[in-house]
Amino acid sequence: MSAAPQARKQPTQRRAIETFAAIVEAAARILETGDAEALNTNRIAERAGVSVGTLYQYFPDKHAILVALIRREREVLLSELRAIQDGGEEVLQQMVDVSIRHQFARPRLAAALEHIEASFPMGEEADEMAREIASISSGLLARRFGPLDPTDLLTAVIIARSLVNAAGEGLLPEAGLRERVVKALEGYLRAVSSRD
Amino acid sequence: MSAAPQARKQPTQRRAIETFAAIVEAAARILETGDAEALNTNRIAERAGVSVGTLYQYFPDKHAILVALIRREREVLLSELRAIQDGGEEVLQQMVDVSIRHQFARPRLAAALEHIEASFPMGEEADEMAREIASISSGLLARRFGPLDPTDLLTAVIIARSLVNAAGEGLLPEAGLRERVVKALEGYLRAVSSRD
DNA sequence: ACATTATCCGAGCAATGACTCAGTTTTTCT
DNA sequence: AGAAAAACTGAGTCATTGCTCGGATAATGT
Repeated sequence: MSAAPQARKQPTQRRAIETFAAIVEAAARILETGDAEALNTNRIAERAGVSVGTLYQYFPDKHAILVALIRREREVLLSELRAIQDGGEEVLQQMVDVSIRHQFARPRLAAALEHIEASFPMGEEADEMAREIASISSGLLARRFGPLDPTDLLTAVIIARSLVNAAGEGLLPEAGLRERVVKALEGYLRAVSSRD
Repeated sequence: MSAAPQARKQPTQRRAIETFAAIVEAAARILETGDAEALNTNRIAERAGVSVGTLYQYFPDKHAILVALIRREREVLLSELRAIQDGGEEVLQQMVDVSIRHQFARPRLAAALEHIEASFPMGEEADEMAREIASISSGLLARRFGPLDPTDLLTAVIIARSLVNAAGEGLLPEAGLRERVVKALEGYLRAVSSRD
């Protein structure tokens, strides 16, 4: 029955808001190093240009910093996905484009967060965002391929993610990635859907 | 120019060989716990029923234990894949079956190693095994779908792995997994290959 | 100007964990 | 049996790291 780690102070003055953001960004920068071992609170504070004490004024523990970072990233992705929700024809390609752009904006960071997300519980709010991302993605796919079994939808999302991630980590070439993802999705979903 | 961590003593007596194996298996058991933080050398030694000193007689450092564990797992997968290389008709299904069986033999362990592999360099020998696994898989796919672009082959392998892993982590139901993977691979590879 | 609140500092504590070493026990060899 | 080699022990060392706390500095309100 350990209590969920309480948020600390929320920053009100401009200076404090910048400090908060600097800490989160410092964590991101360290993760981009690739050396996950180097992610400790002392180093985060140093890279953020603040002291450890300050850090702990806004984050109850180390974990909370990661949660904030993941929230920050998911918010970007979510708003981009929402934007194409009421888009026009080629929803599938647009959706793939958004994922690719998101992944390649900061590929090393995206890859690092991928692993972190898998190994920690991220808290109710972040989970809710993940659910919404999955739900929007599924909705877009359904619009293109008609009503589908939820498991098939999920399968498609997993395929898309794995390919984009692999490319982000350098395993697959970025060139032609979009076409490849679209082909894979169409191949699977056509085999599974009734219409078209 | 840090030297690669040297292997220490290789066990020659029966007792020592069992000790070595017990240490590797202890690491595996701890990883299956899901609590990656709990993987420390003191705990590994304790679970293996030996002292820390003994542990360090066979492994130069903690990292080496994980390398040994990953080698152990890859060896199993490799020999199973090699076995079907000269198999009969349904090579694709056989290959998918092997992957699925491997993943579901110890799903939590497989998932944990997945993340570890991604975040550490695993050394020349283990890398070689990974390359061979990929190469055999590609060969099997090529036999079924004809000569293909290497990137397309790799794409197919990634798709298969991601689906099997997702199921291993409980995201996707195990029921019907094989059919799903086969469908995804066929969908993509048919779209990409010329024949059939 | 003065008080009050917000923000920040950073030495240092307590816990943890990777790894060593001096000595003991077990096995092997002759 | 006796000696040498191999295997094992576990308390202890040293470095790292998450986090606290007492006090300093800056912003805000009157």
